[in-house]
Amino acid sequence: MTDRYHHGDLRRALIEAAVTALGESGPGSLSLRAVAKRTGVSHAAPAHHFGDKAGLLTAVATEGHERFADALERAWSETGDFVEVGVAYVRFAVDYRAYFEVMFRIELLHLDDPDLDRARDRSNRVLYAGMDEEAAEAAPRLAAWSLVHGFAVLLMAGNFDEEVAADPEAAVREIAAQLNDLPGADRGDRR
Amino acid sequence: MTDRYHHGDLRRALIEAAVTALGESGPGSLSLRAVAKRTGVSHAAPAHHFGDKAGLLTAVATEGHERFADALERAWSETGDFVEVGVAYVRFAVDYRAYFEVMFRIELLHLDDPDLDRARDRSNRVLYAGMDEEAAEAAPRLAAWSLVHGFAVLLMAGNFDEEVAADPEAAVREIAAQLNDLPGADRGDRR
DNA sequence: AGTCGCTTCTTGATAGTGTCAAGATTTGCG
DNA sequence: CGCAAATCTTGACACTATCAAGAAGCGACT
Repeated sequence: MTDRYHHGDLRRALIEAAVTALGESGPGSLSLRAVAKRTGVSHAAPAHHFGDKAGLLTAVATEGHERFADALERAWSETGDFVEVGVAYVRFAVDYRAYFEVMFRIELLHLDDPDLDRARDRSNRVLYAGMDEEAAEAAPRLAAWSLVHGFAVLLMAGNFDEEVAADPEAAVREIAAQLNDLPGADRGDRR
Repeated sequence: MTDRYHHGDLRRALIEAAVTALGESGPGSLSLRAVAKRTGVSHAAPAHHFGDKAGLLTAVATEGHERFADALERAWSETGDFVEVGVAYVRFAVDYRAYFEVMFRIELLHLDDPDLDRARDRSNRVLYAGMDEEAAEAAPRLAAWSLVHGFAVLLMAGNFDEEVAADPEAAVREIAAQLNDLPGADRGDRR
């Protein structure tokens, strides 16, 4: 299964190798050749499946958005609390750092890829699942998204002190409480 | 002045060339050799002043944080409104994109550089200038910073619709209004 | 004046990168 | 069985960062 000429599911294997490599060193120093070697194929094998480096990262980002949407969806359906969706947002960034680092680095991706487009759309929709569609105008959505995304990004870039970094989820709940018209869960029952 | 062996102030010139190059193509595709050629020196000249690529980017990030702190400081002293500091935050990200893109990409920088450290410290302090030191616990600070940083990052990554992207400053003011205990300016006079 | 030391910059080489073209191998289908 | 298409390899090219060694200018001290 491993040393045949045809790999079987090389595409899958390359994506997984890329993800583990990303987890070790980040997207900046990811090398197609290293991913190929890790998978046991020649240096040009990835090009056939993904076209170029951005193509591989696009595939990773697509898979990332799918997992991301799953995680957010799960959080919402399990708790019904919009804040917990935000917590899941940050938890994903921490637990699936390799994916998260790629998903929002658009200069590394093929934005015209239809699969990526679909996946991004879904995770976008899922994020807002808990909000009353008509009532909430744009501002609360933007605020909530910005808040949680900014927190995740700053956290991963090491901008917070140890206390916050030690228990990010608790910190998210605290800062989420700073939003006055918390969208989603029926207003008024909060606090 | 230009074609002497000793350039005069090559360090300055290289930083400026790097900034304009960053503005054209982003930090991922920045090449030391291209910066050198742009400045009219040999391909290895930058190494002498900055050690390596990360050294050059560190210098750019340092200068960026200084300009950043200046901008935030100016906004605070001119308006006395904490929201306007947030607006200045986003405006800086848009107007000085080249700097901003580098400042928070720690994997590209030498975090042990003392100059960078000082500059980061200052822009950090200035950001919180408008907050009552003792009264405000950590949460409002984190919330405000996360909110505005997340907005800036998502904006630059093209995650917002045209309406928001067309007038980001107005959007920042809207989402800032979603924070309930807006820190800084004496409470109560807001709205 | 002269020469020594130091900073500044250049030249050359090395190892690594992404991408492209051409060929080899395997599979599936008629 | 045989052929076409998909899959992967090999080889090459241009480009990159980084390092070592040398050249060029500057300043200071005798």
